[in-house]
Amino acid sequence: MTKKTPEDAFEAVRKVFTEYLEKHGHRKTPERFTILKEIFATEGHFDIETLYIRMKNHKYRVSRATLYNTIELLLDCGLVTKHQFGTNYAQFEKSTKLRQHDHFIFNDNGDVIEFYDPRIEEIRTSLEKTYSVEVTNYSLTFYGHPRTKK
Amino acid sequence: MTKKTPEDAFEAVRKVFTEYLEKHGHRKTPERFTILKEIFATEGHFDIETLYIRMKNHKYRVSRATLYNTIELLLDCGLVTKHQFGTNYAQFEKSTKLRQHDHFIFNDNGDVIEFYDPRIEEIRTSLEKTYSVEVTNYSLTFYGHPRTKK
DNA sequence: TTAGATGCAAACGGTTTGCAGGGAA
DNA sequence: TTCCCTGCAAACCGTTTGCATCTAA
Repeated sequence: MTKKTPEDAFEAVRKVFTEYLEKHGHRKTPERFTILKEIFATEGHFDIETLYIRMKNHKYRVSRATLYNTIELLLDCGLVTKHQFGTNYAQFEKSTKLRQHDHFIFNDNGDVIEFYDPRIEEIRTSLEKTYSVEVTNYSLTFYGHPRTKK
Repeated sequence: MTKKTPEDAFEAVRKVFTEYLEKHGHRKTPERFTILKEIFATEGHFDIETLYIRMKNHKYRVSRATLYNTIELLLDCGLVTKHQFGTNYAQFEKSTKLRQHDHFIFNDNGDVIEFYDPRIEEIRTSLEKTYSVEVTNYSLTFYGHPRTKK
């Protein structure tokens, strides 16, 4: 068994997007794949403006409208996750489905810690049972600061 | 022991706000108390625009600027809670501190179920221990739809 | 008396929309 | 060739800011 290279991983992602586009009758434009690539080369969270600047710096000709449009598609096919950390602009994150996690945000500078606690699944399950609903997604975010020394 | 009337309850709230204003050297203007009263007469969630319209309908002369300003104070003294349910406008809710709860949002119409699961406190505690942080507040929201029948 | 609050309207900034031109199918 | 997609810029809309006026202290 051979180890997967990052290139292999991105190929898998590209394939997911391609199949999604085909299934929904959307065109496979070069812009869409360029944006996908740029996002998957990004670690951590980003917002549209940051992505726009980064692509401009990389000499890509792209418009914000296309970024919003494409992000919408990527959200729909589950390759990207959207967060609204209490600000009035959205932040996004590539979602590899490999590592489900939630967030702790530092109040002062917006830094992010990612964590995972399986008990969230228990809460989800009992919620679904109690109210006869089906959860499609959720958001758990803690806010705070470093523990102060006594 | 006599039962508390809603009026008593609001008096307690008014007192919290009054003391907060005094402590921080803010003026006790009639506008601020009118807004407080209007908010505590509101069930469920609301946004600034809705509150503004409601107060206009009640023939109050108030500006959006003052609403934003006052909400900020109410958030600071813990009488109101802010939510950002994935939309780009904020929603608020009076917080009585009597019933801590989280939310389930119906994807199609934005309806809200409030629930409480104590396991969230366990998650919070282990997060604080693991990362040496102190949680000041958090947001847990599930999104979904009614369970489909088989 | 005076510094903080208010109402109004303009500014701000992230997101959405309209439209002419371009390119995937 | 068709019509979906793109880039650009204007519009949109929730929120913030500037300023003249008012008022709680």
